Amino acid sequence: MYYLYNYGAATNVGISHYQGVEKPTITRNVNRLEELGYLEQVKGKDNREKRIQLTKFGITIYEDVRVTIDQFEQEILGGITEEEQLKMIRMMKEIRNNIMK
Amino acid sequence: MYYLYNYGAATNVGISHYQGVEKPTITRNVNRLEELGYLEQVKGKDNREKRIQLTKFGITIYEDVRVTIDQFEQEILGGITEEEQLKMIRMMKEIRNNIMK
DNA sequence: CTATTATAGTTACTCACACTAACTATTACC
DNA sequence: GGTAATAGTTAGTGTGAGTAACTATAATAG
Repeated sequence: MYYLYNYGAATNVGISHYQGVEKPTITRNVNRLEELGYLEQVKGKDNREKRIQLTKFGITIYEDVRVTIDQFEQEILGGITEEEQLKMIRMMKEIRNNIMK
Repeated sequence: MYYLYNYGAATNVGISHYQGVEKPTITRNVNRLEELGYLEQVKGKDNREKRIQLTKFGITIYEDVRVTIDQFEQEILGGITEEEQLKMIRMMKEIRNNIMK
């Protein structure tokens, strides 16, 4: 939902690349979120692919939950300066890069 | 195995507290490591409890794997100074404390 | 233009990890 | 000495994700 909210509609494959998981995982999760009314699937111009997007309801839910998550993040980051957070993010990216090669 | 290596023999409950998981999880994992010959169980003085410890073989395996893990850690931490690592550990501890309360 | 190959997505099956509830056996305590 | 607590196990369940095999559609080589 984060991805769809920030980058717009996407295909199953697109999401699975973004998430770094296999396609069946996305199929399952999308189905669940669709049943909850958060997502909808529309045909792409290529008849094989389906474009997945947030519904109005899904957008509302996402924005709601986003607030809660942001608050939580603020709480658990108490006592850690903005500068330190940025440094930590940079280190983690570096570690990820190191793992990738 | 890390725990047993560094702190000596322990009970199921002791390990589960250390790991922060439930007892059945430890039972399963200990059984698996025992089948592999890495652990052995001996009676404690309390007849309810079993003290779990590394076998000679288990110690060898642990030390072997330890080397590999240490090397791996060195690699993925390339480009990150000792000082930064310590800072990151401190931040993570702080985040954990924040989560706990 | 057709036959082969590639792509998007789904289905079925499986694995790993850990949890809860319920149980046995032993020990502690009032 | 009987109830409560503790150590460990067993059985059943849930979550998350992977692989293999499949359908359907599109792309491309001959």
